[in-house]
Amino acid sequence: MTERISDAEHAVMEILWKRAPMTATEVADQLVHQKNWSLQTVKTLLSRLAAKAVIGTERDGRRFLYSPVVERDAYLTGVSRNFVDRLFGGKVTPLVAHLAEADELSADDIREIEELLRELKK
Amino acid sequence: MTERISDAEHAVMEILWKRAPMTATEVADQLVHQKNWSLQTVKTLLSRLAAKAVIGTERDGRRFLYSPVVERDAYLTGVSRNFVDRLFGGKVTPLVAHLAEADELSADDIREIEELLRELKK
DNA sequence: TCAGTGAAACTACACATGTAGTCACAAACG
DNA sequence: CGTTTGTGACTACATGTGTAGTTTCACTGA
Repeated sequence: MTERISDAEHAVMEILWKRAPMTATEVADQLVHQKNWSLQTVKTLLSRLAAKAVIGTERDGRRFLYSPVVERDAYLTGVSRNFVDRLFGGKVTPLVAHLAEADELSADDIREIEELLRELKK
Repeated sequence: MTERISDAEHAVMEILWKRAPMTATEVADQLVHQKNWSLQTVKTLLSRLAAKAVIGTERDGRRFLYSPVVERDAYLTGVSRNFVDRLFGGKVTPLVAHLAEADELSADDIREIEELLRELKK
């Protein structure tokens, strides 16, 4: 079971998943704008993620370089599974059915998914 | 934006979505077994849900009857949308693709979803 | 060498959440 | 009528989370 990642922490992860390793300041630069957070906030989040061993640190002189330990794909899988389990009894079909009923699926989406499924069967 | 419902609160909602209205004791009866919670815990959760106006209360003598105000479908839609937005850029296809790659989709699932999509296009 | 500066570490604090215990009060029962 | 009992209301408390401020310390440039 992957460690729980909170919403704010997730935003930090997304930055690191795009490019790593990065220094705290580099990560913060992006979030200060996107989220209007202070540098300190970002540093706290980085510390918490490091404490959870979701990201790793590597000393670079007097600074740290941070990189994800958990890969985005693995994380997505865990979270998705959890989501589908909790809300749709572990079955993906009801999820898709629900999204469709709620008009969250456009005709294009449907075509795309059909195409994808066709590929999968090969 | 629907009020945020926590994990424990969600368990209570599932009970009420199955049958409503119910008294606190009735709801608790189920959760005491399923989750090993105490009666008080369930009552606290009911209060918090009522405070958030996610469930409604109706006086019945000296007790309350609780019923969902937010319907399960609406809730699922909100949560799903949020989920897909945050993790898959708002597109369902990548979600399905991801589940497929992570081997979370069986051949049966794929057939079911294809069937569903065929229906949708009518 | 000494002051400034930038980085991490430590501290803070309110609100959410999981998980209850205790209190007060009205109804029911003897 | 007085006592038990079931209920909601209020209180509690540790941990997580969002959002920082403060301290300390090592390097760097004058």
